[in-house]
Amino acid sequence: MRTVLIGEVSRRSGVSARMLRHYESLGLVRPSARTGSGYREYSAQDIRRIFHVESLRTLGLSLHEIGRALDDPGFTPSALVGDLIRQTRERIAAETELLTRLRRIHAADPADWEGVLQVVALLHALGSKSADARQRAALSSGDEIPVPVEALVEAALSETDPNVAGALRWALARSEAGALALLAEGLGSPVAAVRERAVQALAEMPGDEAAAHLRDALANPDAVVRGYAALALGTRGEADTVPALIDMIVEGRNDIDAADALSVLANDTGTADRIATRLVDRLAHGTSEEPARGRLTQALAGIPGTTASRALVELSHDENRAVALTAAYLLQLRDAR
Amino acid sequence: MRTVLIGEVSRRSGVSARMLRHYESLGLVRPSARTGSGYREYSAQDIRRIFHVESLRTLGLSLHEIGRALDDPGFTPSALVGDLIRQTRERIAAETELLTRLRRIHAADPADWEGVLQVVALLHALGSKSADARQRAALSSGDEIPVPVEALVEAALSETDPNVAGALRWALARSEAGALALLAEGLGSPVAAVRERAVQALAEMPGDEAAAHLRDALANPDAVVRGYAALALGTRGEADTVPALIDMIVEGRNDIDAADALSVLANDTGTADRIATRLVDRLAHGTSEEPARGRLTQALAGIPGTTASRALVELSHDENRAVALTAAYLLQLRDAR
DNA sequence: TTGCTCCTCACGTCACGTGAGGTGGC
DNA sequence: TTGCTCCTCACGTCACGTGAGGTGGC
Repeated sequence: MRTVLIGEVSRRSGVSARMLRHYESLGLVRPSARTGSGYREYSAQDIRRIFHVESLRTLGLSLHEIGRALDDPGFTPSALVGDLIRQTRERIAAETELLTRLRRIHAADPADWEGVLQVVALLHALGSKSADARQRAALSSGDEIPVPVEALVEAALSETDPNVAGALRWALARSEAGALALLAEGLGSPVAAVRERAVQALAEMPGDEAAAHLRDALANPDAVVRGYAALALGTRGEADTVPALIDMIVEGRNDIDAADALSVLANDTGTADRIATRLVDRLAHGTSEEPARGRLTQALAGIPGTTASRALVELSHDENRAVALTAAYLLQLRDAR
Repeated sequence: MRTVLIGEVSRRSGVSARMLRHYESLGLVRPSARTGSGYREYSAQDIRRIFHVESLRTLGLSLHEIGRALDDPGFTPSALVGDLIRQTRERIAAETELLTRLRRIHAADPADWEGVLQVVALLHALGSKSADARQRAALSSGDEIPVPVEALVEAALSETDPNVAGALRWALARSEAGALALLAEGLGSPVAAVRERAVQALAEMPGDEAAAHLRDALANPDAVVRGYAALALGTRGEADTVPALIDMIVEGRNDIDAADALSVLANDTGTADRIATRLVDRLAHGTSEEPARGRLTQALAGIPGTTASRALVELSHDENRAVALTAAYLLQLRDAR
């Protein structure tokens, strides 16, 4: 039977001679013979054994575990393989978290290690369990600390404490570019609360690009999102929000804010008449339930101009007594002014 | 200024006293004083320094790198952070690959380490660059080797060598449960070649469940997938495949095989007449281009029964001369039989 | 004789844990 | 006096790399 010296084994197996000797010292692979001068002679069997060891190493077994696997019949694979799977999952999770942290630091592009430390501290605080710590982190961000925008957005989208959420939105509003696109992504989240936080944050962002995202949000499938977008844009004087605002009044979602936004828009005379017409239209068709009619009537009273006035006169004779009384009352207030 | 001994520092920072001494020996954190009896006294400054060290450790820096980061002004973060990101990505990729291997071994559930080694060798060979090695792996799978079905399916869906692909389909056909669902998933792949391999493999799988997947595939958006499914089911005698098979003849995709499948289906007299009627219908409406009409005529000749015969007689007077000649010729062959 | 391969012994790496053996302050 | 904390020195872990110093076969 042909036999090979350690150098050739090493070359063909890719295992260093040092490691082959180490395997021998651990009792893992013992060459079956030596030459007269003490050279290790590996048989075909021995070499197979080496490949088995290398195979098991690719699975992440330690040399000690490999020894037991190859020699201890009571040492069954099932449990160990399950364990290796669990450990590997844990390592992947940890490494993935690390990667996220590193990417955020990279994006914040700190000038020196002092800056890196500030970012690390900020990220740590943003992920803290203490609302206080999160709050402080949100408020401190931006004072010459390079801010990782992604982390701020993620925090804002998952923050449940209203005070901290407000601070985070404030921090985002004064953050540098990048936040808007990330917040807009949040509008498509499968979680309703995340969508709501996203639109609220967008509503507080200054600038035309934020407004553009809000305009897109007017077509969002989520009525809550549409509502906040309409409020924000309406308050900024965008008249296309009128239908959405009226929907909110009908459905009783944030209806007070919606009526306010409408009356802001109604500062423009032409718009005022168009709003009044739409409100009247909505009262005439398709809105038969009492509370909704009452809310529409109240909104109408906040719109200046003759169109609204005439409509209120008519409504004061409405067949629904509550609506008629509201209209009459509001009309009287209006005339008094 | 208050100062603390090593035990308290350890308790409050979570760093062992051993490590604090180690930090000192590396010159990382040197307590700024000692008591008369040699006890280390850490100042508030020193403790801040310890927290900085721990912060940088969470980013995966070695103690040596931390030393440079904190003390060497020329050692800038940007390059190192980029490097850490790259290394972390590589580790995640490697760990993810390991996880896949481990999960496949777990799924194959080998009884002993001998079995584990066989599975590892099989997985290694399936991923080999040598078509020969892949071929041998495909052929050897199943002879008392616990087969990781997922790996076989993945290999079958990505195999470009036709011989190896055939061997893999053969191996899948004799593998245990699980392959069908995975192959069916392959039908939805964004890669056309993968979809084609998936349907070809399904076509060779025995049993009712495979047939059910093929029936679903008749509605696949990909015409190639529909075609292979129709061929496989048609050859098994399923008459609902007739429309799809006729489409293939019209479009010239695998039209010879499709015509063969139709003539197999036509062994049933009732089906034969229905097929002939449909072919005639297709010739009468909507199929005006010559090569398609020729192929339909040829297919018609393979269908027994008077309906087909009569249609051929009519076609032998077709206004298109090539079609008329083909029909006349085929009719003559048919009568000779 | 000159390379080359092989041998054993042993130190270094990296971030630690765990003693052993001894001292100082309450 | 008894615990407790602190000190230094040093070995062990794990999978290796890299010598040093020496020998044997072509």
